[in-house]
Amino acid sequence: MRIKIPDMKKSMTEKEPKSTYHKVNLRESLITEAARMIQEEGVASVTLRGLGQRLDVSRTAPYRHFEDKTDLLCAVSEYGFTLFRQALETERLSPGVRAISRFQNMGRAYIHFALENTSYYSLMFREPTVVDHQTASLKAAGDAALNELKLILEECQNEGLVAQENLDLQAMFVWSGMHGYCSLLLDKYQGEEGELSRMTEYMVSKVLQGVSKH
Amino acid sequence: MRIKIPDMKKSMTEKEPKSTYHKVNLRESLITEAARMIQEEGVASVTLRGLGQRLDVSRTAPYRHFEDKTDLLCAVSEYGFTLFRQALETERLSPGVRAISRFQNMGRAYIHFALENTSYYSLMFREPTVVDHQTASLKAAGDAALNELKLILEECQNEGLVAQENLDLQAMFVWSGMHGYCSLLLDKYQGEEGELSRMTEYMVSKVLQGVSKH
DNA sequence: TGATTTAAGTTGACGCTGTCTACATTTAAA
DNA sequence: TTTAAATGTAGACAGCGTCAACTTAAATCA
Repeated sequence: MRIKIPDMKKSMTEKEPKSTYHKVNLRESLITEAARMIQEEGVASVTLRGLGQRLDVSRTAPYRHFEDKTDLLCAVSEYGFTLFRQALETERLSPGVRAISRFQNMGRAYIHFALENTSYYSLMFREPTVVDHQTASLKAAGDAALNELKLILEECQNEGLVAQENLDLQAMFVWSGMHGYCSLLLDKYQGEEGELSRMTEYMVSKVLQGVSKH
Repeated sequence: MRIKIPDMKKSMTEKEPKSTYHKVNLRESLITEAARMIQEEGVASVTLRGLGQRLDVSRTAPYRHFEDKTDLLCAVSEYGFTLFRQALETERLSPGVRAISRFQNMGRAYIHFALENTSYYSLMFREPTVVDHQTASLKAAGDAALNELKLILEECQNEGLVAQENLDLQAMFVWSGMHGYCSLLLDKYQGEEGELSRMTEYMVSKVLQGVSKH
């Protein structure tokens, strides 16, 4: 019988805690792993049991970090909103471009994000439990994203190409158009690449026409 | 002990079948009762067990009329779409009104329907299982509603107030704006009546501006 | 009509789910 | 070093959708 030297190889190669009972930063791992599951198989595929298995943790472990499953999904949604906001901000801050063009690029970025992160987007804007549970910090993350739109609209107003009216109303109109379009795409659309970009350009131009001076 | 005359009173007052084993038109009852539950407590509150109880029927009875729960919910959604289409059609056919005004009234009717039938609307446009299962007849009901919009847009084009362009693209833009706005309202809005109608009028006018000749 | 097939409703069971409670282990504080 | 707090685990429970097997009523056909 071979002599068993306990855990030697492991403890040599990886530096690891003496015990694996307490995971490091499980809260963060839960969020990112849940996000991964959502991207892979949709939000309905996320179960606490499955999530626990993937992280080598029991099914009730999440309850030490989140009130319940909805609370966890809200955290994932919140993370999605920060990614979303960053994508919009990148366009808003792109140097050497006139505000009106950056505005249009932001519209394209909005649509691009929705199509490239369909499961995130659905979770953020359409998952009933998440949408109407709404943590305070989740609300804040959503507002921060919306604020990117208001900032660029303000710049456009100052450049004189967009009507000088109530920013909130204007932002609501633009946001509605973008969100409605993405929702329709996610639900129904099954077409070719070329038609998609034609539709997208049409949407961007018409939304712009809606807020333009006339 | 009183002599029990079985079911006499009942069978005198109501004309009823000899047995209640087979319900009359259970399929229809399932749809309308499920719709009622959705309006009362939201789609998540609909369970086959609860539905069965309310109709004095076992929990598996629906399986004789629908493939599964999703299939039942699709039928409810389909019914919602026919109500929705009717509401739009009413505006489109209202006599003695110019096309452009009927178009705007249709926009208002769209929003009104969404706000007065929040649970229906969510089921029709936002419930993941329903939206991406999509029976053939459900698709047809949805297309019929969308077609109302195309018909009025065509009239508006002929009246010369709306740009003569691809009807499908134009309808998509209008639909997107309306749907996005309603989604945002259902998710977030908690305001007073006056502000709501101001927002709604703004939306309707801006969407119109988007499709107008310029 | 009577016999038989088909449609419609029922009960029992199964596996899966989220979550509560009580317990175990590790880390931090006193 | 003792104690308290944080974190992870296992068992149990009720509710869910759904499958299979059975029962009853209605429809069809001889």
